[in-house]
Amino acid sequence: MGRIPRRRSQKERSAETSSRLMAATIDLLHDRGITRATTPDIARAAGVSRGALTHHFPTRETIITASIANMLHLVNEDMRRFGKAFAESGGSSDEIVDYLWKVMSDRLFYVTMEYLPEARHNDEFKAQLVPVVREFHAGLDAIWTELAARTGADPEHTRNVMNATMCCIRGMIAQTILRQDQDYYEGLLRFWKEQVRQQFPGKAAGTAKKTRKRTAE
Amino acid sequence: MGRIPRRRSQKERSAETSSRLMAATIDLLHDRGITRATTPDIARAAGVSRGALTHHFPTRETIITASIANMLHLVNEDMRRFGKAFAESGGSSDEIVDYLWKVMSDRLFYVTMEYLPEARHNDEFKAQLVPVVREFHAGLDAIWTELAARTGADPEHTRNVMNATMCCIRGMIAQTILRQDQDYYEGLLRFWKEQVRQQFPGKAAGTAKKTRKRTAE
DNA sequence: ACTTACAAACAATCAAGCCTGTTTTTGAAG
DNA sequence: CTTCAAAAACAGGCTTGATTGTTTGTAAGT
Repeated sequence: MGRIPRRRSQKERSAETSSRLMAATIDLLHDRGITRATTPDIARAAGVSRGALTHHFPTRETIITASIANMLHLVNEDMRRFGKAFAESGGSSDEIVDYLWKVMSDRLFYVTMEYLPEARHNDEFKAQLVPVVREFHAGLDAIWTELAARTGADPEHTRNVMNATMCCIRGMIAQTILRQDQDYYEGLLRFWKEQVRQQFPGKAAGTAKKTRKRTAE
Repeated sequence: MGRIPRRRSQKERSAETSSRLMAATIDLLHDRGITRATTPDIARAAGVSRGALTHHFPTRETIITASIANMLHLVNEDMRRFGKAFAESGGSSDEIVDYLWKVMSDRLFYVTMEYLPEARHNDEFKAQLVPVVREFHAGLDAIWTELAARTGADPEHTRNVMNATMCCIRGMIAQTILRQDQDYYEGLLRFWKEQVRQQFPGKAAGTAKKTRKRTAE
């Protein structure tokens, strides 16, 4: 029989609805793009009414910025976990590149490309995102710094290498939209790993006999 | 008194109007973004009526794709010219990086970021752009190949270095939208030039005593 | 009872495509 | 060289459709 769903507190209801709305927003941002992610669509995707949406997020911009902030927080946590695990297990730098590629190309940067143009033309929207992104980048920097400390590499040099890696991956992902060329990306990524490996002369070279792929798929 | 403007042929009128419309389209794509670049705005910016626009370009997509194709052709020509001049004068690889950064960050990649997301969600739009972009990339590849031939470097290696450079620049420009941090970009660019220089061991190292900044600003 | 969460209808806005006129150019006949 | 009808270039209004923010009404929790 239909069990009567336990009486939930307001906080629980509110938090769950918000979460579902934000998740649906990111899904739509990724799947249909920011212009097609309309408030009726978001509400429908989240399985709630548009009224519920407007109750939690008064304007469309509000829910989008909240969703982005939420997404970046989650990604940052995941990255921190990876960084910690990596430092402890002490793998090859290839694994870092593979991990970053995976995380970035699995929605993150596609979603980013949806809102960046809007941020460029909408000052209010931009103002809300700048601190969020700043925190994200600060989180990254902390991970790179810790990585440098663990591997004994120069911190600034490590930051440069990792930031360049991130930028390179961003540029590649941008290209994937209009350039379907698996060989191109694989070749470039292989080349890049080689470069990164040479930047961590001390330890990485030894551990990496090949590329023990575990994270990549 | 008002001189009667010389009687122009249909071809002249048509070509000029089209050009103005396409130029206005790119301007608006850059200045206000693809969603805000409405057909009334484009017509107004070009100084023609909306009727004229619909006469030359039946749909909004048509004028946008045409404008992008036109822009990429112009950029490709400019790059070819630079490549030729560079090969003849034989400068440092730093100059290549500076040039690419300048070209890409002077509207080109910002405009690109406007239409990439749309292409990701609009198959028809994408289908029209794929060949255009393919040609653009082919043009780039030709330039890299010629560069390798002139400097005596390995062609594939050169392509990898230059493609990585392009991707890195793309990623950096994407960041510029939400991360205002001149030092960060300058530092990263300096680091990158260093890397590139090391990839052209034969000639570049000599010419570049320091970094003769001329193009960057 | 009172506040919070949710539902759904409403009004104003605005862009895209279509369609109907008007002007300019063409080219061919007289 | 002039005339004139057809075609191309251009101007601007109209309709439809979709979206956002607002508002009013209802149910669930405190």
